[in-house]
Amino acid sequence: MRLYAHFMGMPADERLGLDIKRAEQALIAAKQAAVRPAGLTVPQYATLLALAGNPGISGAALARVCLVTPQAMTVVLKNLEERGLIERSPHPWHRSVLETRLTETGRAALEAADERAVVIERAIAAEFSAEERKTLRGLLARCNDAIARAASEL
Amino acid sequence: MRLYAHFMGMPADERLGLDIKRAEQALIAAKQAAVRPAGLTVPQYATLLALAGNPGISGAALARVCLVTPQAMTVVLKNLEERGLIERSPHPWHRSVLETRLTETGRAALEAADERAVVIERAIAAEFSAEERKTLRGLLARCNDAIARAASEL
DNA sequence: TGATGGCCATCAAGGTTTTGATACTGTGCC
DNA sequence: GGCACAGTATCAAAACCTTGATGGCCATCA
Repeated sequence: MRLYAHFMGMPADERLGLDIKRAEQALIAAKQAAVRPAGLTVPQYATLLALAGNPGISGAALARVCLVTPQAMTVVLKNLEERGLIERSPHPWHRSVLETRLTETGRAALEAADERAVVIERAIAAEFSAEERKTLRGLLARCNDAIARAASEL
Repeated sequence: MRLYAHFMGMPADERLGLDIKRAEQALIAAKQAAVRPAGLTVPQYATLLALAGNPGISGAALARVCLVTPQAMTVVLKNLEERGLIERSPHPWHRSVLETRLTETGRAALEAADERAVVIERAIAAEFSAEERKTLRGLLARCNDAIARAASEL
């Protein structure tokens, strides 16, 4: 079956975006399967991972690190807090910011999840030589730049 | 600010998944900005594009083409139908399947959206030489394979 | 001191996605 | 004919994400 039509502006098999999307789709599906046994979703795992490296960070800053909106992060944090994986307390000086930290339970969940998630990352890394990894990262970075340029001139 | 900790199993700057995720994030953000003026979301745009190439396809088949679950596609189709961009009618033989087709309005919306979305794809294509495009697709495909292998052995 | 701007948190509404479960229909096999 | 199987559609619950809008807090500057 033909996936996409050619009547539109560009033939489907020349759209590199599809290749990137496919790779990311496979990646997120694999990670989901990896972190699920630890009782976490992918966004929750990403949040805990970022939190482990930045204790006491604010929700908005955490959102920037995880590349989501502050509102989206709020929901994730609320779920994590209800389950006791994180704890939030008002910042001593700036009362408007809530400091967020991992609990022991949260760190344990993160470690269980990361142990399995890292298998995926190792598999990707093992597929390529050091030279190829460098090439892939370089190409993806240029891709990023091109997209950003195009979007800003839209 | 350090994005991710190293206490976990693998340093963050060796995780190629992050590069892929970043590229896809930039891509989807750019496409969102592109199709928004046409009154479409990215999933809606993807659905209409697939529909243009496969008139009369069933909802479940459409879901497979767009790499989403049938349930997710149902919601998208319901929104599109309520706005008159598509129409669904029972299949003459198989009464359980609903044939879906673009309406004239839908085709117009798709063309308006694609005109802008294709700018992004062209920008990506223009960033690379033919050789580089081939390399990038090859690396992403191998990445895909590695992920699939790792996920199946999880 | 008072005003402006920036950062933070939050409410609200709409859209997308996932998992799980149910039901109907047509096909192929016994 | 009867039965299991595959494909399709759909309901329900939970989670995530987005845009838009609001209110509180702090620092800077006039």
